[in-house]
Amino acid sequence: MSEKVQRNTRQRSAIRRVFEQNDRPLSPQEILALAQREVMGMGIATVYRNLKALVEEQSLIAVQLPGGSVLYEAAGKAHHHHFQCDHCQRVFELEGCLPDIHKLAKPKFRVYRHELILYGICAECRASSRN
Amino acid sequence: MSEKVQRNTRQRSAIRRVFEQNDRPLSPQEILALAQREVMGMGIATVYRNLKALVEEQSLIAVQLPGGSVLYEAAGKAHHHHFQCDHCQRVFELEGCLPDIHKLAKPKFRVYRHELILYGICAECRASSRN
DNA sequence: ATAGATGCAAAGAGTTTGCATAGGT
DNA sequence: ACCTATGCAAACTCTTTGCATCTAT
Repeated sequence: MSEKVQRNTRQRSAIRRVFEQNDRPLSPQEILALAQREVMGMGIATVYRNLKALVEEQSLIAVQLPGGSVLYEAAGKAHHHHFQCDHCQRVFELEGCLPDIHKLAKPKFRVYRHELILYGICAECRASSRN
Repeated sequence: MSEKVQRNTRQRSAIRRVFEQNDRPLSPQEILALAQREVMGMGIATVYRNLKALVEEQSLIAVQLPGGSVLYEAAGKAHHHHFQCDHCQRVFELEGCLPDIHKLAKPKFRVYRHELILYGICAECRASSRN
């Protein structure tokens, strides 16, 4: 029942800083690459272990995307959804939601939450490649 | 450019029949288990190879769910979304959609498609376990 | 008879875990 | 000094691929 005391290692701090400096959902690989700028030699296992710990302490949220990838983003944001760019693959946050979204299910089904993901081309990719 | 002639093997027929008899998205493992009732000894590699072929010939659609699993369902259905039961993990189809769903993205983003997944407890699980 | 399809096992890709050691406190 | 966190490598899970054999045509 008692929680272990967590230590502030260079690795964990670097990972935290990555999220402060990048306000969009990130993949474990991206996180590793960004954190390695500060702590070279950091291993991928350390990233996974810290992500797990940070999710448990509710500092991060795991964003499960269709297709298998799990991304992580800072916790505590208002309810929102995501947009993934078909061109650069990056994921952006979308503000807001839609009313009645839970009414799509039949009455006998109890709906507790939902995920909505839009796909297309982000502003940056549209500007740079005339898609 | 020319396509290979496809053979009607017992295995492929069994897989097709599984989809005729189960009108919801199925995982490769479920498909294997169901198809093995007809063709015992069928291997998982055969399932994957046939799913790939059936998607290419547009008989099936791959349904990418958050969390990694890829399910397959019969192609040709009207636009729809999915519900996954937190209890039995099964996925059901939801009819209909919502207007304005693409307007959640900023104007500079071009949206081409979207996925919506509701989560909760299905009618059957509610009835059987008082959740 | 021919060439696509199958089953098995090995190979990949992504994630998790065991273990000896480094390093916060 | 203690005990958590790290890095490495092995283990796992899911999917794909190579290959010898089978089988639909």
